[in-house]
Amino acid sequence: MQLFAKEGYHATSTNKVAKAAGVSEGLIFRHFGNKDGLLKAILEEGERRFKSLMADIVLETNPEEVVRKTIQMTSKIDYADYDFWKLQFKLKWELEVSNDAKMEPLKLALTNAFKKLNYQEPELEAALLLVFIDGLGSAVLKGSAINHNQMTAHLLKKYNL
Amino acid sequence: MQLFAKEGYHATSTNKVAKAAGVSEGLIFRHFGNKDGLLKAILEEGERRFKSLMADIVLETNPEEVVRKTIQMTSKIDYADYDFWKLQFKLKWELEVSNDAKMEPLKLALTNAFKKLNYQEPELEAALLLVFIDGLGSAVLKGSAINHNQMTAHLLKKYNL
DNA sequence: TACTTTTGTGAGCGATTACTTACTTATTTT
DNA sequence: AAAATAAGTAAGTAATCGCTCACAAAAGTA
Repeated sequence: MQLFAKEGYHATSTNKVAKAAGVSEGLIFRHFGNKDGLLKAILEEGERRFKSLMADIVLETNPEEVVRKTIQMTSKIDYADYDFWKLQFKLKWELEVSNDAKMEPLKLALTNAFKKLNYQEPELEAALLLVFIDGLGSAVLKGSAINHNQMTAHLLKKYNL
Repeated sequence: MQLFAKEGYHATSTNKVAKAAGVSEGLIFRHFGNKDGLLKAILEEGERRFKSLMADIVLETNPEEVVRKTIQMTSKIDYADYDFWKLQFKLKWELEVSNDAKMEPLKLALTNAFKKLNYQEPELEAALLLVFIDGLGSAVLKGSAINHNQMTAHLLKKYNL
């Protein structure tokens, strides 16, 4: 995972992976079938973690909390897990994996929340916020020189939270 | 460029590039030195195009126009050029090329514009908008199912434009 | 025309790629 | 304890990788 996140999928050879893991190269293929199987196993782990991040928001009934938790979503991710999330973003570009389907529950929860808060265009508002959160996550993981906390605080103010 | 954009840098062999271009593989190395040189040539073209996109905004004196043009930046890009911009985004992840320096002039122009418009935290406001624009560009190029025009219109309203 | 420089080619280089195979070593199961 | 299954390895495989080089064609210059 670290290697895929750092170098990218195609630039990381199974040889490197085996050496880093301290096992023989053959074992990778016994366990995962092929290189793609190894990748899929990692991506599935990502999907699980992302779902668990979403669950906390989707299960929330207070609309203001839904928006607040969404905005603070990127703050929740542990610095130790940066490699992991970086990989997810990176691979979304490298392998053209669509994101929309995975985001759907969150988008629905947000749309509903904005509806309850009497926004004129709740669905559009939800989509807009999600685009921003994606950009924010991207910036943070790429090591951009933005002030993360300051920015989420500022965004919360914009939504009167 | 099309191959790099579609498959990624490492997944695209010089052999494929040569065949697609209808020349011998050796010619690539005569022209560009090595595979990296070919990539750099493409990236420089990207920088030139990006600068020309930015120039139109930075030279603007009316602060409202600066914000408006920034928001409409992604609408300006031609569908025929999608592969090109996709490559720029993709490579930013694959090769960990920082973005901050290139965005600096735009960030300064935006900060100044928000200052003139009496925003309390103009620099933060500028950074926030840029993060959003990055997310929007990313969504559009990845083929996300968002309504681009609707979203920029909605954002313009948020900034009273 | 004769010479020089640029542009282009194709065969082939060693290194690396994902992956396989024949085999050994642990761990369970009976 | 014996048999069966799982976990792990070293040494390969053919194919492909980025890249070089000797050479030919084309274009420019005198």
